[in-house]
Amino acid sequence: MTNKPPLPDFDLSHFTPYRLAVAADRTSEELARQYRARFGVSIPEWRVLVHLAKPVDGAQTVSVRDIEARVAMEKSKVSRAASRLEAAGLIVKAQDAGDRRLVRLALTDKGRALMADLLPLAMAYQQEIEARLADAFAGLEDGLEALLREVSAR
Amino acid sequence: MTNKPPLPDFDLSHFTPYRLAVAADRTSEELARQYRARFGVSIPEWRVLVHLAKPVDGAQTVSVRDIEARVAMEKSKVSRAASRLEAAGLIVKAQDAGDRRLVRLALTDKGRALMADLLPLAMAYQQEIEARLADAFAGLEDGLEALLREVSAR
DNA sequence: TTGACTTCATTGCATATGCAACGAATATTC
DNA sequence: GAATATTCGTTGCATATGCAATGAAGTCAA
Repeated sequence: MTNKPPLPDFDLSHFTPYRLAVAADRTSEELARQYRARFGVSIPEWRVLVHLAKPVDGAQTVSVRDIEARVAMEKSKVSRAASRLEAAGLIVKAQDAGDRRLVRLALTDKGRALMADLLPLAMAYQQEIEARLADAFAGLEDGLEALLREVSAR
Repeated sequence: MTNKPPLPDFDLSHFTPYRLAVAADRTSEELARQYRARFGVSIPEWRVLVHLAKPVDGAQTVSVRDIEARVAMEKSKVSRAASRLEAAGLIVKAQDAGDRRLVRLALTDKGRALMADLLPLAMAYQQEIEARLADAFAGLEDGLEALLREVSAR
């Protein structure tokens, strides 16, 4: 048996991008389990809804472009999520009066009602994470803060 | 204009599952840019390769099942990644002699050569992250450690 | 104003994905 | 040891995704 030259000793389980991916998957999944069955909302849809529930400044509505930028999703993903949400009667799309290229998205009453149920659920999950991590949470926050600042810079 | 009851004030940008997802996306992407074009390897394929490059214990080969468990990917994803890698001549699949349901995966010489290039690249990226985060890195590690322990428990 | 660029959102297309179903092999139970 | 249940890996299928191309609208410069 030929003895191959050894490969560098690399430990995937301590590789930061990998750990982040697993942590993200597991937490998103843990939360999604709570609302998917009950409300029939996917993760991309949830992100759009959350963004609409919290208009920045005084803005009543938001464009696809805004969401793409702030929510870290491709615009086609946003567009499709928005279409599904519209079909479900949770949001409405309207042409912006000033710039007719823009599509302004806004929650319907039904959408608002849904979010009134959904948001507390998410907030409770956040509390749960903080409680479960205890002291380690602050460090995680700082680390994520620094990392996000770094990788979004370019 | 009717004044709707206000929704809870929820800040997506400080929601841990969301931050983790963004951080994971960005870092994976930043790294993938370095090897995808050069080596034609996707992220699922890369994960399988890494796992094969580091046999646990003395094991020379690994089954799809092993990878599914340790690498946090669906078995169909692993299976398909493995098929592509086999087609590319980077790994070989063989029936396990003892339990003929198992498929043992192993790097070919070509696969080993690829990993000899790829692993240093990943290790350098890890160094880079640690350097860029400086003091915040330790906290991130502790936080991820605690979080992964928590969410994989059940 | 006209014509060249840019921006916005959607869509076509090829590929990737998750899930359930399947066939083959093994384990378990009686 | 026969029947049943479970495990392993692959695949069919419906859906989701990324990317490029498109069309519509707006901007800019001369």
